[in-house]
Amino acid sequence: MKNINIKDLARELNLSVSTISKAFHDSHEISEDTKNRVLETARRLNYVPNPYASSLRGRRSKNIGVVIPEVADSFFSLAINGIESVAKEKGYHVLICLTHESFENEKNILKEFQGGRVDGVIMSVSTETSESGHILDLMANGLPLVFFDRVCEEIETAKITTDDFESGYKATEHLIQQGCDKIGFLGISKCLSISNRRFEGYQKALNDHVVAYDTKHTVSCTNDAAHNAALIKELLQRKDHPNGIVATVEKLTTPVYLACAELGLSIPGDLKFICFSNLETASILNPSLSTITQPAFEMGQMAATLLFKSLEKTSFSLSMESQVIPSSFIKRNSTD
Amino acid sequence: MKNINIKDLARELNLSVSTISKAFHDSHEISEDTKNRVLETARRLNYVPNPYASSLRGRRSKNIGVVIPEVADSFFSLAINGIESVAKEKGYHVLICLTHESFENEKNILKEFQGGRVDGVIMSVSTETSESGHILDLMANGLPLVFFDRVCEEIETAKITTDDFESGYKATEHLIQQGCDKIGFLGISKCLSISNRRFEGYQKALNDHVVAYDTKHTVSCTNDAAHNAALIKELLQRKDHPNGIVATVEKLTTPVYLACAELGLSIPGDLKFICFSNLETASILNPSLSTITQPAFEMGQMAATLLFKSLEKTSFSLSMESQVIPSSFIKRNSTD
DNA sequence: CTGAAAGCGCTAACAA
DNA sequence: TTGTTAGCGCTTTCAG
Repeated sequence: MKNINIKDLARELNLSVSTISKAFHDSHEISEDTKNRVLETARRLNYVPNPYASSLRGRRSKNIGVVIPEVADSFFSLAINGIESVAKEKGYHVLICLTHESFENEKNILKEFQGGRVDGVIMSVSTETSESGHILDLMANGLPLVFFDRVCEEIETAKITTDDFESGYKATEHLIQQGCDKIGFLGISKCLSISNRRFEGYQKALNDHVVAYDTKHTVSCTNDAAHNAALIKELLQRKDHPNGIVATVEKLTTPVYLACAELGLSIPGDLKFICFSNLETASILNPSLSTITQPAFEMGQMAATLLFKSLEKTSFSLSMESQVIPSSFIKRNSTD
Repeated sequence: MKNINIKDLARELNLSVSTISKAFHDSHEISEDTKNRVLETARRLNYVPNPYASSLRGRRSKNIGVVIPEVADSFFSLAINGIESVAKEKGYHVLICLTHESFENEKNILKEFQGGRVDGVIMSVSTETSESGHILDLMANGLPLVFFDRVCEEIETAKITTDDFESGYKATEHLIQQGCDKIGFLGISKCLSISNRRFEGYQKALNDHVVAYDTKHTVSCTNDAAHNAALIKELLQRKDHPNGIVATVEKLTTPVYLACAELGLSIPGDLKFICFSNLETASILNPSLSTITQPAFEMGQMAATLLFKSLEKTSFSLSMESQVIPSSFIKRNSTD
């Protein structure tokens, strides 16, 4: 019932606690024989060291914090898997904290982290995040931080992103090549780097190909699904609705498909649609969905790898390590 | 840079550490005036209490562990949101640990938890989990545990499940009513309660409606996606392949659709398909997918609520609190 | 090779 | 109302 601690173990073995501790850390100061006895008895008594006591003493929590907007999202859940795969190898735990796209939540989480709960942070900012004081505070406290996907551009640290501008460009160009001349853009939040870069790529493509840009075809979506659905429906209901759409995030897929169904618009007949997405079901949608797909797992891995490098040697400067990884464009039937 | 601690704060304010501590916990022993001064200075100096020191001293980590097979799954990610929503309210953190369906991982995670990292555990067992010694060890250590969805039936504690038998029955009966007479079943792991209950429902429905049961139409899927795809393809390639399929988990959807596409089978023409699934995209698949959908968010909420009840008063007996919540059957085009 | 003891940051019983 | 102090379980000098 009561948790057995290092002292109990020491008493049981007639050894001192320091010997136990060293044996557990495989110190060279301890004889093989004693090590074995310790390990054996530990197993028998079911002794597990208290991680908080170690943290307190050693000033390392062996935890990294992962701050993301949402977990019910293919991109983020795959990224978590990537992060976790390297954390596990390093003997670290991953504390996943969800902002649910709220700046308030994000601030509170980072604040809490400054108490020493984690040794480093990997994060993707919320849609509401337009200033970065809370992040600077965290870093000023000595906590290394790596951004992935949704970064704060003005902060000097490692950023793992994809080629958002190019992908936005490519997606738009593809629609143009497929014959669209009224192309809409579904963004999320004007503060968000990824949304803005993708938008710039979109605009550049329109410009390069001399396709008209219509402000009314740009929709800024929010965190409110019902609201987004209404906005999308409204856009597609207009007399001169777009005949092509680029959407910046996975969660906009279903509302677009449903709005089309409701309004009797056919994809790709009346509307060609391409979405930034890691949905596994993209290929079996009706119609199958053309996507820009990010290497989510790998991004998580890279972010974690960098974070651990900086954890391992403080001389390592994260600010020199940003990486831009290409996304892949996958043509399917929604843009035929 | 250096983290400021309670002692620094005390020195700054010319107060004792205990006064600070009490002020922070809004103790009635401290004057309003002092409280304000403390809080004010804490904010100014950016003081955040070290949670590990509190844990160590107070023997409560204020963390709960969530052990699940996978996070890249709609059901589990929604459940996490449910759990998190109540944990947050209680001032607790959620430590999400992934087994990736490995028994070995599951054992290691639970073992680690016994060091005091968490105050309680919410879990859904892996497909490989056929014995429960590791779970009993955990509970013997005084840690309350609540199962959700994938339970160990032999363990006496709260279990939040859905009506798996009835859902399996209903899904199968629906296929029969739609004219299927050769119905296949895609399970996962023979050790898993949910898979087995759903299978029993399936068998009972076949029996009640005098439809033949063919062992060769039951496939036991694994954690290896490529292998599953091969098994499914093989099943559908047979001369007397099933004309209806019940699948027990979300991740089997894509392989079934792709196998049909590859083999030139039409859904629902040649094969009617229904799946246990929380996929948001179910309604926009080609064809839209009939599902048994579990109340994932609510299940997470309930599991967490029960866990906190037992954390709040030890007299509370989890073993009396199991709940079976109905899933919903949603008819769509894949079983027309 | 092993042990004694200080102390990580905090809480809470007890004193003042 | 505020202060003193003894630990929580562990690591880590430093001594033996």
